Amino acid sequence: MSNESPVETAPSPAASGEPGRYNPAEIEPKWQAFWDKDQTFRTPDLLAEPSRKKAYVLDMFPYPSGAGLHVGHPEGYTATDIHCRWLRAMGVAVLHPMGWDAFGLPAEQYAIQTGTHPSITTAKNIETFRRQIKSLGLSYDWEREVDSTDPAYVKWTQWIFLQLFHRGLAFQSEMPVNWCPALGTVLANEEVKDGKSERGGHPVFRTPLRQWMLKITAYADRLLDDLSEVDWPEGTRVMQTDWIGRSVGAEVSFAIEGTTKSLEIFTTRPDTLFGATFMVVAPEHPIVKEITTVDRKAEVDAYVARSIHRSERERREAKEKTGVATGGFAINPVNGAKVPVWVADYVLWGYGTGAIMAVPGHDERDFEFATKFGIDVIRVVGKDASEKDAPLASAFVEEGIAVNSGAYDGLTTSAFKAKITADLEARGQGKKRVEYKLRDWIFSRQRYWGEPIPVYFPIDLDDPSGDPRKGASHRVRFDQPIAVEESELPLRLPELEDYKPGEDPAGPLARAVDWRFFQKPDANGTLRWYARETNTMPQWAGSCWYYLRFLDPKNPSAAFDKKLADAWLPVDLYVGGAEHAVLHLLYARFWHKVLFDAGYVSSPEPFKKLVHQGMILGEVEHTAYTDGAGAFVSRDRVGERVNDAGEDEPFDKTTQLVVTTKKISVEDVVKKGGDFVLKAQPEITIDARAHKMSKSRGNVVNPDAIVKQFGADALRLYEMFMGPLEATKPWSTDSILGVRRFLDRTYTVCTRTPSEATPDDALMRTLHRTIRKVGEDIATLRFNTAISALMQLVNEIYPLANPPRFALETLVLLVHPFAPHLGEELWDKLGHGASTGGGSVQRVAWPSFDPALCVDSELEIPVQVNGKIRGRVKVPADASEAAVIAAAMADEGVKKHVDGKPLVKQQYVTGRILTLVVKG
RNA sequence: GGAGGCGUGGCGGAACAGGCAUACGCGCCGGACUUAAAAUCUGGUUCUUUGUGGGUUCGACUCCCACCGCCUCCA
Repeated sequence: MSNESPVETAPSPAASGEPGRYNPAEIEPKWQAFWDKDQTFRTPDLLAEPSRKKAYVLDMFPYPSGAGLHVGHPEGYTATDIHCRWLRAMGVAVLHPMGWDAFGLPAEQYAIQTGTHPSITTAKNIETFRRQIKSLGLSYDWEREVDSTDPAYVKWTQWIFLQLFHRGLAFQSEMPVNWCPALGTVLANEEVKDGKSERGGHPVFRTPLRQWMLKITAYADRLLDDLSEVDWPEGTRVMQTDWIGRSVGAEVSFAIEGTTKSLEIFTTRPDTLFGATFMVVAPEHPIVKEITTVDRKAEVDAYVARSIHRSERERREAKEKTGVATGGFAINPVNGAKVPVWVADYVLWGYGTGAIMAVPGHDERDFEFATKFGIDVIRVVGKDASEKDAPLASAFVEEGIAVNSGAYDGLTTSAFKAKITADLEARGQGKKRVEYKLRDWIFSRQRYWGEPIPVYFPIDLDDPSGDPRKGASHRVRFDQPIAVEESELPLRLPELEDYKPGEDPAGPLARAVDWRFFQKPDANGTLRWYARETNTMPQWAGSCWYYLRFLDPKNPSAAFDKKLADAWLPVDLYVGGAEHAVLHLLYARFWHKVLFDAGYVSSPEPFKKLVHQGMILGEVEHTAYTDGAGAFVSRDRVGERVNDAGEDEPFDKTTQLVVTTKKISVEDVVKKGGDFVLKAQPEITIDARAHKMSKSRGNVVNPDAIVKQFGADALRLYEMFMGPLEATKPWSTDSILGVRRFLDRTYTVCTRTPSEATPDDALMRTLHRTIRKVGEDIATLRFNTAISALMQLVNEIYPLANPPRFALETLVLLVHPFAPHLGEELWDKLGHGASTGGGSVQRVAWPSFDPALCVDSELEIPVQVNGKIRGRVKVPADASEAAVIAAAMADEGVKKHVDGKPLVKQQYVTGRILTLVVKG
């Protein structure tokens, strides 16, 4: 750990360790042990109480990395924990489980480096995570813990895969992927730069490789439509909508000049057909070979070869459009115009038909291309008919009125689209088509540490008596996949010496020949050789259905019992990071819908309410910039650019020279206007902001250290008090002292000798209001304001030498979801807990409030005259408007501004404010 | 470039079906306790103002328009 860590230097609360004072180090382990023994958080049997209200509250299960928990984990986990403890106190049956998403690359890479089997690394990391999570006092039902790498879990992941396979939703396809032979692996688009691997700079090829695919596109419409059923953040719904990218358009057929062939294109703007001045096909399009004229062949071949090295992402992002003419021509079906066919890699083979009609007048990319290559631009849409011949300085992409479009002139864009689509269809030259940006899901990985795909293939042996394990020449019949029998699941991973992906794109499992090849009698009883699939599943697989296994985690004969699924689903509250807004949540929804169609679940959507916890940044840092000579450079003169090494680098915008950053201590900084400046040199502005926690920056806060120094309850409370759950918030170790102080004060006041008297009216009102406020805030996940209300309550009770017992007990009941160890300890000390034969405070009903006791009998109403507060009057809570006005008129301050002037308007907002408007 | 979100004291943040701006906490300043300090207790502190400029309204942090700045995601 960095020696700059604030955790090391912050003063420790001296009260810790003194007898009779709040000492989390002592009480926290005690109550954690109690909960384990007491089974306090065991999930109730909902099937035995079918009418009981239920809540399935789920955290995204973590990947147990070697680095251990970071402070972002407890944020979401504490939020759901508080919510669950409150629900249980309200009598709701709660399911709140935790588990491990444990397949993944780091364990495999560690295995490659050290030879340690990933299962060993994984088990060790899970151990650490479990210990850390338990130290936070989170109320999980640990009986339901699942581990996605456990063969008992993998069995059912594979089983679900087979459900997809049997329904035709899992299939093999030759997909172009980024294959890097030097690294022996397929790379994601993000890992490829300029045709080279980002790590190592090895050449990468766009190669068609046999891949398992899942037909998520078959569910595109339902995945889109059902988004309206869920209570999710708007941003996440928009992201999924955009990801699915449904667009309605037309498929149009262009005849190829001089042949009987035609070129099919997809367009969302069939209304611009008259403006098509050229066609573009993707380099992969088979028609390229047929259409290219002899004189163009060399250039086209070279272009196509070059394109293969570029990733799809690069092709889409390319600033400069490239392309070559094939020499061939197509015929525009609406006007018979002869248009040249080009090949260019900004058209993607995977989307639509891999060919477009280019309308430079009304599409930006086409405009750019046409401008570069000197192709005609024709206007066919205008704001109105008068723009018929208005020149186009750039593409006009908006909707409008058709011009230069023959009989269609004057139609609006939408009317034109409908009419021409119908007309084309009638003439057999086109049809309506719905296209999605969503692609089928590439489901295979050439990796070791994943679920084996439970499929095998027959083998054709050149010598029927040969043994493929010994290298006998053979062909695997990938076209005849056979599902592994359900009774043979789980299909386990073989033991390997070497986990490295090899030059063979089949992946490391291909080297386990004794595992891969096996014999089995066919229908006639003759032994035949088979080969197992050697690709594994991606990391998403296990997380696609873990919320279902939690329902019935130990079931040996089914993934889960349908009765349990019907009772508990959907998940009522799902909390996790926004980084999973698209992929995980889309994949899980897809599998859920497949299981719905297969009759295993009855809810169409898995997650009803979704919340993303915000990111926790490091402590705010003050940074100044210095030039080569060490002189300060003002912040506003500094820009950021990317250097040759591809890193961001700050530079002086006036001199263009690189500047370096320098950390400044808070004491040397002062605020001036809207900026922070150096105290010694106020003309130098500096940066004051919080950065993402990262090892390299050295600003990572370790939850273990916080628990050790302040206690788990203080960490929990602090993370909830920082601000709204969804907001990005900077860490501040200083501020933990504030919540720790609150816990100390709560402990102190609750361990005084209570009085048995009824609280006075004012305290009673505060108590009832706090019960209402805290309950409402926990229900809506606004924990920061709930804690604030609890602080106010403690501040009010604190001066009392002998606080009323009712006040103390109410306080403890309200505090316990936030600070559960302290809650149990104080409940015990108040004479109700385990040590006196009572039970957990969790089993005590949530206090109720009387709305009548929440209101003041007398209110102080501010009086506003012409927009300014001129006085305050005390009136009974139920005073009428007339009574309040009468009281206001008697007020000196108000009278001064109203006397002698005609009252134009009055408005009494009950209990809030009285507004008077006078003339003159 | 596109989508979503956010700008409130020295700092984190409250308040928004339009109605007392700055609750609660941190920090800072003072007092009590102490030989002293820490801890604790206790009082005070945010100064005309809700990024800027317009609009709607009796009334705008809250609604509308434009601009500036920041963040996240996608490209």
